[in-house]
Amino acid sequence: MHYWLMKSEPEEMSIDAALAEPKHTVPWFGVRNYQARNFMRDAMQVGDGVLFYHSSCPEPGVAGFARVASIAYPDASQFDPDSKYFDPKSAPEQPRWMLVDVQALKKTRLISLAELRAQPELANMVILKRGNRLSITPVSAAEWRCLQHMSK
DNA sequence: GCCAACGTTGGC
DNA sequence: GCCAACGTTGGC
Repeated sequence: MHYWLMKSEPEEMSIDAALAEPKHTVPWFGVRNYQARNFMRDAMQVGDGVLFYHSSCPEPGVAGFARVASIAYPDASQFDPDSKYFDPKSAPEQPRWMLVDVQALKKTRLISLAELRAQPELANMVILKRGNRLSITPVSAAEWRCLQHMSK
């Protein structure tokens, strides 16, 4: 059992939009960074906890809780020429980009970046590290518990 | 729109 | 394999 923080631009996929989907589940398409892909492909397991993070928006921060709902499988958007995530260098017989399904569980109050930074227990959170841009980052069990408390 | 930080590309 | 140039991310 692992925990993760996954960034999404709410204009593209918000916690509300995910909760509106059948089974509250969405394929986490569009990841085009090898490190983030490797987390999904190699480390994620069904049932892992996910902090649903809204980025590149007026109020960046943790917006809800979710869980990993599938093992990794090929991201279809890499083969779609009309998608902005199209990757002409990826071959169907050897897909370069993988994704997992994410099931939204609960919308929380918005826990802002500033609030995260103000928590001493979260000082080592990967997302708060200087210059971090990874869209998927591991979260420790202690950090996860801290967020659970903060969400109330 | 700015800019720091980091990833990727491609010539050599 | 090096590394400069370029592109992207994402908070502000």
